[in-house]
Amino acid sequence: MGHHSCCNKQKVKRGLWSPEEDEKLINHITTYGHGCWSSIPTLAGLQRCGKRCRLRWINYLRPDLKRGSFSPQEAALIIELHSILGNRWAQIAKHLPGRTDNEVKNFWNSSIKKRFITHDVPALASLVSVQNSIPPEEAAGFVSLNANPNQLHLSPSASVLQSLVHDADFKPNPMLPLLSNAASFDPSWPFPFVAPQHDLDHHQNKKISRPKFEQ
DNA sequence: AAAAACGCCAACCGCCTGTTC
DNA sequence: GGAACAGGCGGTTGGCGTTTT
Repeated sequence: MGHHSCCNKQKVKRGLWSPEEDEKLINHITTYGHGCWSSIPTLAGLQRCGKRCRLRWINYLRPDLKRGSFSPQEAALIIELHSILGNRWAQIAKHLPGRTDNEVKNFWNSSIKKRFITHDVPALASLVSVQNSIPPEEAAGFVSLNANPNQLHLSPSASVLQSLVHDADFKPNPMLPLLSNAASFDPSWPFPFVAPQHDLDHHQNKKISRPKFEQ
């Protein structure tokens, strides 16, 4: 489908938002709510497409955003959730009040991913120990190389698994073989962890945005 | 001091899903 | 049923500040 119609109609401004544009958007949404995003540019007097207005509000202007750097607890939670959910940033962000999917994604790509790539077990174990109030040496047991020597994985803790069980939208990521480790971590874990082969094959061909699961 | 390399993060792109007609 | 549209999401890019050489 490509570009949205709203992005093509009138000439839309691109690039960084000016303080004046931010003010217009904040004033409009705090007064009237966002309603239909595609109508916001006209109503608020902005030369941006509705989609960009939505993104600007969600990622930057929303009053409940936390901002600032991630705490060790938040970092550990992100690592654990990522071990279960994979790159589902919006799902991960739901468990981090005041954080956006974009923030979580940027944090992962800039700070955490390289620790996995360099197999920095001590740094990762330290985050896990903070999150779960367990000694670092115990936490190190949950950070391990799996069958693929090029990948470092983290077994999710029971507390994180429990919180996901109660999340109505939760679907385990079938692309992550480490989920099989979760069964030994938490024997009560109810979901199947091994993905059907056709899902894995499909994933290797190219990206699939939201894999479908059966429970 | 200047240039190059690096890192962060806001913003954009393109695809998917859900809804409406 | 299917076309058109809007919202939502993940991957990627580019600008800019910081650090290193």
